[in-house]
Amino acid sequence: MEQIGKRMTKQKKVILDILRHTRSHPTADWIYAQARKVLPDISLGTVYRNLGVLRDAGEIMELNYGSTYSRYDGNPENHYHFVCLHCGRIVDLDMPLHKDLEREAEACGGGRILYHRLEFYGICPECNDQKEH
Amino acid sequence: MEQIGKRMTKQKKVILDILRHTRSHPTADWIYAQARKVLPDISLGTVYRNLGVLRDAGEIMELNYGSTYSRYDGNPENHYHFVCLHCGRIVDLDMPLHKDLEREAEACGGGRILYHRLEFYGICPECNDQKEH
DNA sequence: GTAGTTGCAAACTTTTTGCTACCCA
DNA sequence: TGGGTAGCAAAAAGTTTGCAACTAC
Repeated sequence: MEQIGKRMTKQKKVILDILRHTRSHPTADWIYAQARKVLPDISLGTVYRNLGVLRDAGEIMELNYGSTYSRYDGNPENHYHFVCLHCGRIVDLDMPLHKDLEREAEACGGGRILYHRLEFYGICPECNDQKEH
Repeated sequence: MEQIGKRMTKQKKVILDILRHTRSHPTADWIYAQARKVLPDISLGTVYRNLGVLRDAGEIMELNYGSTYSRYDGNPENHYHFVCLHCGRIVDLDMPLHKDLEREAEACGGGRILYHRLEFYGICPECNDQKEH
């Protein structure tokens, strides 16, 4: 069995499973609600603790895009996001990484760069359509 | 006098002045501490309210880079940042904007893109030196 | 068996808000 | 003068933590 952290508990397994099977970028609260459908007694504290463990293990990513709360991404590979300013939706972009930006930034006063994050903000097609009707 | 929001109060003026005269990217609490040196009776709620007004007016930027709290940037022009993973410092990069990334992202599934944000994470020169000694 | 993890609830941190008094235009 | 804003303090919102009980290995 896949080993993440010191013990693979059913709680940790369920949380990871939820994150790996959604394309949305859910909040801790949403993950908690989903997890309770499988484990009705799971607590929000456990969800937060396991999200921290999974993040530290590099299995998931924590995103803070201008909100007071975090969102989590089950895809730990670096990739870019589109954030809709109208509905708040976060969408993965199928766009190649630009590692060359890191070399450029190092030359422009950054230190030793390990990774970068890139997000695009705008209006998603769905919200754009709504406005027109 | 410069008009931002409906009324230019001395509190708003002091907060904007603090942000325009620092190269750091301070937290609301730090701004509050600085403002109290000029206006001892200013309250933290007023600091937050004015930061919101200034942000909505496009005079400053609010940054949430992986922390539980926001930082504020007195430069409202889009620019890129370097975040030190060791000391938490945020540094402005003197690096040209890549507007072409927005066109690329629109072609890769983003909606109508209005702006983008790019941050680089790594170890700043100061922290790198410390580790070597 | 035992150290790591859970559930629970209380605590904590950051930000927001309701209200009355105040003050800028 | 009148409505936007301030100060104050309480509340909200999201996250973390202490502890006894439980459980994965």
